[in-house]
Amino acid sequence: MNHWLFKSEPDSFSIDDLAAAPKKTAAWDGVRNFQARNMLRDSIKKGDQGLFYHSSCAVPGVAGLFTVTREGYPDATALDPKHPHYDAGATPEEPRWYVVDVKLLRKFKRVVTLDELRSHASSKLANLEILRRGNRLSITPVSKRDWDFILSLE
DNA sequence: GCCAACGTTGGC
DNA sequence: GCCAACGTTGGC
Repeated sequence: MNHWLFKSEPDSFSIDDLAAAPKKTAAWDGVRNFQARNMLRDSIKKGDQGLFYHSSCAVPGVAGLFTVTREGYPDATALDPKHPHYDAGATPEEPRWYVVDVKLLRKFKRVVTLDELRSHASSKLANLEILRRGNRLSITPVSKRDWDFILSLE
């Protein structure tokens, strides 16, 4: 089983939105970056677990955990001309963009903030991608060691 | 709202 | 294939 970190702006989709979804499960749609797309399509497997990270908000940080319940399949929002994430370059034959389904495992009792993560950037979390300067990738792998450490911070 | 960082696009 | 222009991300 592998571990990941998924970023979302809580104004668009927060951990509470996932908690309120049917079966606490939702498709992680709207990813429009090829590197992240490749991970959704090829690398992320059923049973993998992820950190749900809130970005571009008052308190950026990890808000909880999810598990992957369905592996990569085409992102329907890219094929819907009325959808804000529509991409004219995507077709049913060549869908271009992919999603996985995620199910909420647990919302943290409190957000483990970016500040806290960063305070360990030169020691325990030296390899955590999200702490790398200028990192903008919305989906990144997390090592088991970093995963365990971040959970211990809650 | 600002701005650094970085991905994508398009002209050549 | 290069690279400048442009758009987006995301923290502050």
